[in-house]
Amino acid sequence: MSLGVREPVADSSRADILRAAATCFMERGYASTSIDDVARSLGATKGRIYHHFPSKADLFAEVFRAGMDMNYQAVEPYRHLPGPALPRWRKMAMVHVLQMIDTKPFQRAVWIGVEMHLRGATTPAQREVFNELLEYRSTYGRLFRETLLQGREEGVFRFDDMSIANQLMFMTLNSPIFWYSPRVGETRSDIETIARQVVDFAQGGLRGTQENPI
Amino acid sequence: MSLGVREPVADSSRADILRAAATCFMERGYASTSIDDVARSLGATKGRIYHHFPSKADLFAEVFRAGMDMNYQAVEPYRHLPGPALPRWRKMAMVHVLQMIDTKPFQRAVWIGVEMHLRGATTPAQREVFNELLEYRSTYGRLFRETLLQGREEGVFRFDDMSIANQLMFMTLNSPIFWYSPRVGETRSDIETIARQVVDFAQGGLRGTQENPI
DNA sequence: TTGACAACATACTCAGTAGTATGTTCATCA
DNA sequence: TGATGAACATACTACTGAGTATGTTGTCAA
Repeated sequence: MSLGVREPVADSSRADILRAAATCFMERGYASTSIDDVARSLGATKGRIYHHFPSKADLFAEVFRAGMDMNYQAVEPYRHLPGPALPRWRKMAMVHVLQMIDTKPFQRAVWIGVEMHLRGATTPAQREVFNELLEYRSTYGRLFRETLLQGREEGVFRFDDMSIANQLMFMTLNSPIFWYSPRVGETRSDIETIARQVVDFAQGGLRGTQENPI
Repeated sequence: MSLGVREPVADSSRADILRAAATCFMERGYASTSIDDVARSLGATKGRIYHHFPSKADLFAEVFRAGMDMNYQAVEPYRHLPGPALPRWRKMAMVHVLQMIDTKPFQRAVWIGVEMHLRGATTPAQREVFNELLEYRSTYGRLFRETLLQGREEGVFRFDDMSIANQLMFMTLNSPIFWYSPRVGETRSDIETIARQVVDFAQGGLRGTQENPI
């Protein structure tokens, strides 16, 4: 068994399924997306999906995990930037927003997953997998939380309730997954302009001073 | 046929169904909510639902409409408040946020409906009903849009792209439908404190000056 | 060249669900 | 007082969709 040669092929097929599934989940939601839908969008049949994933719930969980991985890897390089909190927060927020735009289908799946978990959906068996993923998400949230706290101490952020401020901030930073859609002839610079407006809005909401923008 | 006597009873039953349906749609989403679920939550059966509503899609549309009606009626008294834009905007925003909290199940249904429409769900037949409801929603959005524009002219709001600012503002003001849940022993004053923080965040995001708060 | 297995496709089962057809009950009115 | 219809409940149909069981094909290792 020459794993070194064959696994990349399988992994590529798996990745294709994940992408297609993410798009389907984004377009129709979890419940309304059938395995046949995902397969059809790949020009394949159920067999291919169930060969790689044991169930619909597992497929969804993998999409969720992939989305979170992308976020974590994007923000990780900046979480320990030395110096004051504001420029670090801006950099992290900017990278986060760009991730929302660049990997929208996966991020919508993450959103759907969080909603489902809050509603108490999923079976007890899948619940365990979900709890791990939600823990993952909490860890990610903490990266921002720490910077928020430091920013408040430094006087660049002013807010009453940390929990509410955190909710509102993420709501703003995540929102492009709902309203962003690419325009024809759009450049990378255009996208960055959009992202900057989102970050500015969040900063203003947190009562961030306008000095020292990246 | 003595309509004057009997219709109130039917209307009350209808209203009960709408409330139950709104809660079910909030808890499980549209697709995962079965008519039997709604009936069971009322201690009734399908027959009762289908006696008052021709289909699941129509039931959902009525929940949507009820939610929008509540919003419109809550904001209507303040849309023509004379004077500068900022206090009017704050009042409208405050009332809107309180509506999100007070009628959360209906507002979640409105959200779900908008998402479904954007994804192009619903049959062509239901599409027409939905288009009317979405038009209703657009009209509601315009109430805020006008005040935003006036506020920008008066220099109390500063934002680049009107469309993006509007999206971010509504995202913030609507967000309690996702993260708010009542605490034990919570007073009306506590709720108003939460709502005020949401409005403050949105105002900050729009670069609203902090002077003249209500 | 031949087994063996990965990577699928095909053909089923079965549970859940929207919608319908048909009772049943009770208040009202002629 | 008997007929009528509103307001339901009950019993059914038809279909969709998750999951499974079983083919089929191409590739690699011995």
